Formats: sequence, structure tokens, C-alpha cells
Amino acid sequence: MNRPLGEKTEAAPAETAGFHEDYTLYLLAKASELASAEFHAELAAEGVSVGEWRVLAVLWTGEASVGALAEAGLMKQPTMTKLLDRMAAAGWVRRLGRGGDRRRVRLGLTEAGRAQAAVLIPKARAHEARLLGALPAGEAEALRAALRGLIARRMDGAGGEA
Amino acid sequence: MNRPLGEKTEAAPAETAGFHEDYTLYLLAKASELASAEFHAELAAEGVSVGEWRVLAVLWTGEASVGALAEAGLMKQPTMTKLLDRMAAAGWVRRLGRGGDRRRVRLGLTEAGRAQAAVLIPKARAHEARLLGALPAGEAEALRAALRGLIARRMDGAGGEA
DNA sequence: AGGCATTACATGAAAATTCATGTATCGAGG
DNA sequence: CCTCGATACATGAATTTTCATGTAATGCCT
Repeated sequence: MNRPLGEKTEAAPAETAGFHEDYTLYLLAKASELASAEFHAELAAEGVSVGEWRVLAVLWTGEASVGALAEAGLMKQPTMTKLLDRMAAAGWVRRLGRGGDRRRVRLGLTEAGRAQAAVLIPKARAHEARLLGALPAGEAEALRAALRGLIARRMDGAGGEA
Repeated sequence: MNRPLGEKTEAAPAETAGFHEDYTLYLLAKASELASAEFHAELAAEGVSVGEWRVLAVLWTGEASVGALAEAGLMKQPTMTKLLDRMAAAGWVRRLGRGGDRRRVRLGLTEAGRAQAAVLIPKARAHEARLLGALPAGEAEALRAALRGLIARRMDGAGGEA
């Protein structure tokens, strides 16, 4: 009844698999898209955008710089600067001034931001549990391990631990 | 040389793993982002945007409707309509008129579009091979299987049950 | 056949994202 | 100490994306 889009009643039997349907980068992007869609709907119901949620999730555990937030939020730095402007105006985050390195701005949650995050984090965990619980036994952890490996491999040589 | 952003030489003290770093939806999105980044750079070198590439890749194997292209391209339908307008103006795709269902518009590649796709598809395959080849034995196929399972589960009306 | 909710696509206004660039700070040499 | 290249963030213009909505075509149901 609420099928997304695309072919619907078509039911083409021998739909020759297009190139993209088996292309790994497409599988990754599509899986991410689909898995996130349901939770993003919960966010929308709370009046929180995806970008805002990512900022809340990162700052939930502590302060962070604009650059670090941009990287974690999967967006470019100017985009994050403007998002933070909006979130600051809305009273969710606060620029805490500069630390030892005076180029960097430290960001933190306000009380209102912390309260909003406190509502969303449990929802995120619950959704994640449902998502992983629907996979065959063991597959969930295998997936997560593979993803972590892929990420670590792409990041190594750069911003790791000290 | 093209380090992303974020903390670099700072050697953050005891960077307690933030919530998001172990959150499955973040792992999916970040892995997709990182894995795609290199190939997207190749696309940029060819003067092709990510959206354009996705259209070329889908139409490579045949015709498709606007809705199907939007779903495969991970964007909303109005976005795809406008993208197709631009690609048609650039001479890469063509609206082929309507078929049996007169609401649907069939899209196809022009010769120029086909030529561009013919250059990019092998590059995509090569990049994919490098990406998967860098993973431990067996992990590549396990990852792909898990992603396909996740996608299939989300597309079969497995919406809300848990 | 006629009505009615649904689906496919296009369009215009609004919002978000990115690119190119500017300013300030840091770090390594000379 | 001073200069030079790199890093961190902000800003403005241009592009892209999305939302809300309009039009046309379908399918179902009585």
C-alpha cells in the first residue's frame, strides 16, 4: 500500500539484473538509505533533521570542533558551520569559545539540546536493536565487523588514535 | 595528502568512543561515504556528478522511468526530474515518450550518454575490485551478502514488524 | 459507465549543500 | 624573530535538493 516508487504492479519476471543492482557501492548506499529511512521518520516526527540528530549524537558524549562535527556528520565544513548557526539560534548547541588551539571552536550542547538528545538516543538504540534483530543469527555482527574494517582501512594513515 | 578534516595532529587524549562511533546506521553511512569517495573523485575528474553517474549506470542496461531512476539514484522524484532535464540538455539522455502506462516516461541513453557510460562502467568495476580485494578473504562476500539481505528485507514490506 | 483514491511526472518556492574565498592561528625553518 | 605553507572556521554566490502542489492517467468498486 505504501510501496516506495518505481515499478509497482509490473512484476517483470526475468528482470535482467541491471549493472547497478550488484555493484558494491550501490549496495552500501542503498542499504544505508533503507536502514536509515525508518529512523529518519522518527526524527521527523520529533521535528529534528538528520543533520541535527548527528550533531546531537556526537555532542552527547562531549565537546567537539566544527571540523570534527562535519566529518562525523558526513557533510562539508561550511555546511556544518551553517547548521550549527541554526542549532545555536534554536538553543540546542553553544559555541564554547576557543581552547589551546585558538583556531578551533569547541561546541557543546545546551540543556535543551541535552534534553532532546536524551529522548533520541534511546529511540536510536531501540531502532538499531530491531534492525539487527531482524537479521539471521550472526549476520548482524558480521556486518558490523565488515563495516568497521572497511572504515578503519579507509581512515588508516590519517586520523587514528594517538 | 587529502586528509579529510577533524582532529589530526592533536592526538585527542582519552577519546572516549562516542555513541555514534559504534552505532550501526553511522557505520553504514560512513562506510558508504568513505568507500565511495575515491570513485567519486574519478567521476569528478571526468566531469560527471554522482547523480549523473547513477543515471548512466541504470540506463546502461536498458530503459527506465523517472520514478525508477529516482529510487535507484537515492533521490526524490522532483530532484530526478530536474537532473534528467539537465542531462537531456547536455545530450546524455533522452525522453522516449510514454509506453503502455501513459503516465510513465521512458528514459534512455543517447549515443553520447552510452559512450560516457562505456568509459565509466569499467572504471567502476576496477575500483570495486580494488576495494573488495583489500578486505580479508571471505569478508567481501560476507559483506555483500549481508547488505543484500538487509536491502531485500526492507523492500519486501518488512516495514514495521519486529 | 461514473466516481474516487492512487500513481507518475512536472513545476515553483523554499531550504540545504557546496564551492571559492577570506581571515586568523599554528608550525617548521632560516 | 620572521616568513611561508598548512589548518580551522566563517561568509557569499551559485547549485542542488526538497517540499508542496498541480495535472493527467490508472485501477478499483459499485
